Amino acid sequence: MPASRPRRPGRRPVQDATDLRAHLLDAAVQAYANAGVAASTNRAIARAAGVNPALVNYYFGDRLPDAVVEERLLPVMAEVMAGMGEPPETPLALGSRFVDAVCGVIERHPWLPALWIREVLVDGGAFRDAVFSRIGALPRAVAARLGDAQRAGRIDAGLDPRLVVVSLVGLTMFTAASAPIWRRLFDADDLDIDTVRRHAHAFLAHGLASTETPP
Amino acid sequence: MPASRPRRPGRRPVQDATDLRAHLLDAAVQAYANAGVAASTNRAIARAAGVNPALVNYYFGDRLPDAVVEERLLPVMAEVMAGMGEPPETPLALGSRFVDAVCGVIERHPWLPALWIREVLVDGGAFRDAVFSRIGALPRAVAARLGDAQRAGRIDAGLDPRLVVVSLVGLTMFTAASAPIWRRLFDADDLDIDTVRRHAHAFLAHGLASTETPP
Amino acid sequence: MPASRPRRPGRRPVQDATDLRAHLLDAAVQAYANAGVAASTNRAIARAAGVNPALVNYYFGDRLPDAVVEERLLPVMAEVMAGMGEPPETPLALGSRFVDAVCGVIERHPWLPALWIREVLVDGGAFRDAVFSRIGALPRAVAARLGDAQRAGRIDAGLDPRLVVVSLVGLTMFTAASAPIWRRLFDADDLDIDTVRRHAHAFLAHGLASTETPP
Amino acid sequence: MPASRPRRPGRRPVQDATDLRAHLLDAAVQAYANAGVAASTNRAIARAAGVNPALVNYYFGDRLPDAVVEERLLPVMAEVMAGMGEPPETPLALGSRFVDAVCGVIERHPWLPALWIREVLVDGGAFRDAVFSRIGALPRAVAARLGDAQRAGRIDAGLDPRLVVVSLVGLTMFTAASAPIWRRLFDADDLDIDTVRRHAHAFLAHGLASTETPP
DNA sequence: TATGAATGAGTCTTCATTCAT
DNA sequence: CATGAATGAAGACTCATTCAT
Repeated sequence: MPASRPRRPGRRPVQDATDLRAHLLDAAVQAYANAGVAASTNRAIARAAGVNPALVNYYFGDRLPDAVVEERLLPVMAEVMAGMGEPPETPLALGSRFVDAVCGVIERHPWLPALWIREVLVDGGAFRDAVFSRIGALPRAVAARLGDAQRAGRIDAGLDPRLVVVSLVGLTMFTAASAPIWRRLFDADDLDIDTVRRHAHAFLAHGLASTETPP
Repeated sequence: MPASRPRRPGRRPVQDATDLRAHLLDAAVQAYANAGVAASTNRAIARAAGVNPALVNYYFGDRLPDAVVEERLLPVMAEVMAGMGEPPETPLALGSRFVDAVCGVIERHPWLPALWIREVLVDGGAFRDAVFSRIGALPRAVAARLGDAQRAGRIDAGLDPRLVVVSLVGLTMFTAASAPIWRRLFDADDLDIDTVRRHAHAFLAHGLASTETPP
Repeated sequence: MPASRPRRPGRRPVQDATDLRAHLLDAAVQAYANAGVAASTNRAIARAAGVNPALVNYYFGDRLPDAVVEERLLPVMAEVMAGMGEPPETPLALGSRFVDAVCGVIERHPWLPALWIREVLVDGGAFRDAVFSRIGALPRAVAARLGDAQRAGRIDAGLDPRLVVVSLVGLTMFTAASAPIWRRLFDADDLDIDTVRRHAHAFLAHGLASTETPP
Repeated sequence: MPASRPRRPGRRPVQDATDLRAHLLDAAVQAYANAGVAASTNRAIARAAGVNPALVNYYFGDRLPDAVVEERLLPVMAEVMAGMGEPPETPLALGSRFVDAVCGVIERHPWLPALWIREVLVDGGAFRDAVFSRIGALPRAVAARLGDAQRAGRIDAGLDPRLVVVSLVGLTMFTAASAPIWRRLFDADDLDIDTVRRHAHAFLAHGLASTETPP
């Protein structure tokens, strides 16, 4: 259905045309991390990026979430994989390595934990399906290795090797994702990623086991 | 009356007028847990409950999330508090008690973990502010007690007493909330709440420490 | 995605609630006949009907064209069928009966011709598929009967029985649909449906054959 | 440059800059004939032509329909005029000549009938006003001549000379424009322009008059 | 000449909300 | 108490159009 008559839109020069796409993705990632995918309208993202809402459509159509997954989330998870390097032998070393890899990535990409927990791990997350098939390898490998260790009697029989992986994610991603509310609850500004890492290492090493030397 | 539009799918008879409010809250809780608060419209909740959208407005206006917090979430968290009973002495026993209390509640209210993680703990959750001021006591008490234990040298110095609380939530709530995706990833139907509890106990007891007896 | 805050829409009482659906269909039929389906926005139809654009969606969703076909177009075509009654024997009488039936319906439903020509008969029309399967019987029956007559040597061998049907539609529907421009072209206010009927009868009877009596 | 959006399907090389305008007009004519003017966006036309949407604007602005009328429709109608030659004397010969002229043009420009019927003749057509003042001569002349013949008693008194013109258009343009649906309805691939012409001649000669020789 | 980038406007759709019943 | 009717607001999407290149 044809429209009316003369308008004059044209172009408001934005800093650098080549960066605009990345700029929009940044805004989207930020919005998704702050409020969740479902609560983030293209409009709000455009406003945050300082552009016209139609531009978001122009660049991404209805594929903005997919683009965020492909171009932001997965590359960052690849960093985690890379950070694992040659996986160490002992379960504790393996877990510690995982903690270091994840915490390092979180430090570089502070938006990651909230996005990962809400949109990937928790049931109903928007990125579930898109991500699922792409990063099964790492957790499966870690779980398998831990299973071997357990069968060899090297970790407690009560542990579930698969849930060890989950616990590792809990000690890092989940802790980082929920850090703001704990900071507020404990009135503690010092709950940064280094604290998280340190705590995770200690937790992996002993759990809550008593450190008192038995008589 | 619009005849050609899709009618709603045959109203489920709601037993009793007094139950209607509870029925709506049930539907809301379910929807919030499944898809998140932001993605759950009152309309969809009404449809799921088999009632007119106007009715949701009539009962709750725009305060449905608040009502869910007050009448569903907080009572359930009170169960957790009750489940803690008289807190035990040793850190390990304290943690284990927490695990049991939370897992028991999860068993009775399977919608809890997803809701709690997404809408309370993760940054940007819809229930954050409403819940924050009502729930501080327990974690603060546990953290304080663990702090004492640490100062007494009874748990590892590398642990952060506050993050121990977070880790406990991670071992229970977060694990349960993300269980579906792990079930899918590990192709494991057996990852139920009992597995979670058992694993958590073992993890608290030893972490990933080696169980090999030194020669 | 939730909205802002307090509005106050409610209801502007429209003449009679039961009539509203019919009122909207009337407006839609009129708009479709005037400007074509593709050029008729729900907005424009709502404006013409004096209601909110959202109401059109409330009643019809994206099925407004279908509703117009089912509830306006097809019933009217049923009138044509009824008007055919027991089909007469001779081709000329059959054609004349068709002309009368169609002209009678056009007289009662002046919007019909434009709609029928543009949206049903001309290639690319919006109602093509919806209508096609529903009214094949009449033209096929008429064509068959004319074919019989032709094989019996009762109409000219040069005629195409199928195109006779088309010609009948041309003499009635098409003529009525294009009447406005001919009225303007010939500056003739008298080109009404009666003129069309009379002319069609005469044309069927003799074509453009000379009426001069051969010596 | 938006990479994740669907790119247009590989630009067809346009032989020569001077041809581009004609190429665009071709695409426009085709789209207008296929779907109607109102349903044909400049964007879709550009896509079909394999060029950038801005180019259509560059060449035609919002005057593309006007250009189609001026540069395609009117020249083709001029061919019809030319095809009429020196108009014959008798009404039947005049009508037959018109049929031949129009059918010849249709054969060379298959897009013509749909466009002419929908956008010129049927009420609300997009080309109405643009064409109206440019095409009056021929029909008026034919009608006048037929009026003379009628006053001289050489055609049936029941005919309307003006509507004879309309009937001629109906026997040719309208029949051709609606041919696809009749082909489908009668499952007849043989309904081509020659069939139309032959039928029209026969219809002009006798109408549906009986060919049986009275005893 | 021709294009990609960018925008304002318009359409459709859905939603929360209100009113009369 | 509960519902259907009706609306304004907002979101997604598409379009015509303009500007710089």
